[in-house]
This record gives sequence, structure tokens and C-alpha cells, in this order.
Amino acid sequence: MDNHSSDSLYQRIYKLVKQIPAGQVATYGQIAKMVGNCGPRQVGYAMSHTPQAQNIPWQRVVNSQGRISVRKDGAEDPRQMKLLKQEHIIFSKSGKIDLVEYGWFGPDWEWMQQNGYQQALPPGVEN
DNA sequence: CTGATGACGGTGC
DNA sequence: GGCACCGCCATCA
Repeated sequence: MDNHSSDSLYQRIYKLVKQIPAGQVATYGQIAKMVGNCGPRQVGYAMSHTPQAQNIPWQRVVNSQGRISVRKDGAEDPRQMKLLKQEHIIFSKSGKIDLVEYGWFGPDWEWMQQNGYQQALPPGVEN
């Protein structure tokens, strides 16, 4: 344990994203804070490079508005919403996920501490 | 080394 | 609610 210092930033991001349970979502900014305040863009970059072999639930990371972020070509990946709906996540008419209802605020906080992550709540969620 | 890029976020209008 | 900027920072050419 505690080998996070030998993990690359992306490996730390992947390890964390794998902790998000089905039916819940985290934001890029939230993940960024958890791994130690790296830029949210790095999280997005990491998600665009997810190794298939590691089976990372990349679909559970959305932007701060609770929306699926568009790719560089200006379009969403249609697989993302499909996968999230399969996990019983409901989208509003305008295509947004309610972060207060579905946002992940780290029920497994002990695990995060042991692995060197910091706490971070989804936008709009208070203690 | 330097500059460009990007699955972001916050602010301001 | 939407849109335009600007700051961000690891990677990459």
C-alpha cells in the first residue's frame, strides 16, 4: 500500500475513478482536487487515454454542470449517456445529471485517505 | 526548450 | 439560461 508516490498522475486518476460506484458520477474538478489539485483538464486528458485493459468506468466522470463533455470534435460520445442510463441515472430534459442526487461524495473516505487522496465534494453539495 | 493542445472550471456579461 | 474569456497544467510535437 501507499505506493501512490510511484504511480504516475494518470495511474492515480485511474485508480480513483475505478472507485466510483455504478449509478453515481464525479466531476473532473472533483477528481482533480482528490488527486492533489491537478488541473481538471488533466483529468479529461486522462479519460481520453483510458487503457481498455484496466476497465475504467470513464463514463462516470462528467463536467461541473452535470453534463457530458463534448470531445475535441464538438460532439459527445454517444456511448457515455447510454452507459449511464443503463446504470439507472436519469438525465433532465436539457441533458443534465442532478449532482446532488447522483454525485459521488466518497462514502469510502477511509480508502481514499489510506491511498493518499483528498476529500472533495461535487459542486452544489454542502456538508 | 518553446509553443500548442485539451472529455475543465470559474467569472462576467 | 447562454456565451465569451481567461487561467489552469501535464503532454506532446
